[in-house]
Amino acid sequence: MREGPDIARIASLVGDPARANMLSALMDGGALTASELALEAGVGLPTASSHLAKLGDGGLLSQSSQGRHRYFRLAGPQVAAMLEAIMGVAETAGPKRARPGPRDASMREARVCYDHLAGEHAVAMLDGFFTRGILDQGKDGVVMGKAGPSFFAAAGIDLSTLPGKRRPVCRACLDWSVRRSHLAGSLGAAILDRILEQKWARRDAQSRAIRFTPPGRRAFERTFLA
Amino acid sequence: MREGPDIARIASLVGDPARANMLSALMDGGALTASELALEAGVGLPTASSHLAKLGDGGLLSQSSQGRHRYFRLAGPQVAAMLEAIMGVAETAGPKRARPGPRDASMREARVCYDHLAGEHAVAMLDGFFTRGILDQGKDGVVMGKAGPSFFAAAGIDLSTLPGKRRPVCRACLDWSVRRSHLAGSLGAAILDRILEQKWARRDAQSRAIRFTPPGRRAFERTFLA
DNA sequence: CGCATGGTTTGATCCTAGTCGAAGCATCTT
DNA sequence: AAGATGCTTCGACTAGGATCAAACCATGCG
Repeated sequence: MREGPDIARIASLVGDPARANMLSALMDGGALTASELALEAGVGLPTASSHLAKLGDGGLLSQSSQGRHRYFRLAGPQVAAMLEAIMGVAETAGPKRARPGPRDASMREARVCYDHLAGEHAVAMLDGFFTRGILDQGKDGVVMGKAGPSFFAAAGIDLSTLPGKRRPVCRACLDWSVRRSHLAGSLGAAILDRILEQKWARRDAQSRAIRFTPPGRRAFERTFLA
Repeated sequence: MREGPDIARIASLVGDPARANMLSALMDGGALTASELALEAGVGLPTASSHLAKLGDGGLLSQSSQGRHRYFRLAGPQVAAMLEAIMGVAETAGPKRARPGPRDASMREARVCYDHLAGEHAVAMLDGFFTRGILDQGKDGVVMGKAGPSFFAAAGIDLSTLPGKRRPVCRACLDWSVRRSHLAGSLGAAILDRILEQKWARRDAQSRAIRFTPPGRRAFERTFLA
């Protein structure tokens, strides 16, 4: 008999297919209503409501009521990181899975992870930041490097607005498709915002995939990849 | 209805208390027999056998038969990393938990994570490695730095024996208690080996905690922490 | 107001999955 | 061989939990 964190309790929350679908649907960091999540999970409204209550009690979801709508979102970046970690082993440890099709390929290339960019592009970007001294691996994880401030200013990102919230500015997040780190934290979120704001890419409505336009991809590479 | 990795399948494997206990017991990277795991999980032998079969099919455990014993261990470092991630949210998202007692305090300070050192000491060590140029954050994650070879030679670790296996030499692993990275990979494993071999510390028999002897702690700090 | 819409609660149903006793294999010991 | 030990399989029992229909609140709109 062991002690330690009650891992079974929260794993069993994720272990139900309906709840897992809901959580996956929220992995893009957005907020959805109970009925949307019911649809997403392929389950009736009462069932969904019950599931959502459990996820709320379990601390995986936060809820906010607006009028007669009730919005649910992931409780925080840690929850998203955990889900990515589970996806990682599901991908490799899972039984013979159909090889990732074209849709999955675009997910591998670029997708939203909670509120920041993930996938091959994001991993390459973080690598470049390190080698160019834009970010550094410091005492408290990832930290701003010497070349950082001027770089981000040139890229149109205002660093002064980032601190102040409770979340760290820089954070590393393990990528389940590439299995290397990409940049999370408020800086990661700001970069994704910038990409979308410039209309270099748009979010797929159905999945978490990010689709770059051809000129957008070039602009992204010119700006963020050396 | 979503696609993507079958997250519910593997989360539900972890979601059963008996299986969660077994997995926790294996988090130290060691191998245990079916009966030991049954005891650890507080469950009968037939039940344990059934659980172990499921964990094996699910790809979370690897098994090896030696004589009439059957040994089980975690399938790989990714599985351990996932479990640590789940522990992380269980720790924060969990409901009012009893504040960590003395035993948990020693776990936070130093413990085994699969096959390498985790906890505050390990996080401080990796930080020091980065600032002293012993390791660097390179294109492919953590990589040997300029000062590395001479440093590890002085510390009694033979780098030439490390590569060759399928696992990376250096890897970052997110620490659930401190929520910052520590060093995994074969180099991380070699450092832990060295610490135990020098008898600077011993492993707690019951938990994953690592207990330094007073002179051992000084030697560790002198050797690995600046 | 009255009605529609979004969400929760209740109650009943059903089924999966965890549990163990007993019997069955396999392997080691004597 | 005969016995002991470690583990798995089989069979039966049970409990927990997922599900939905129907009734019940709450909010917004005309």
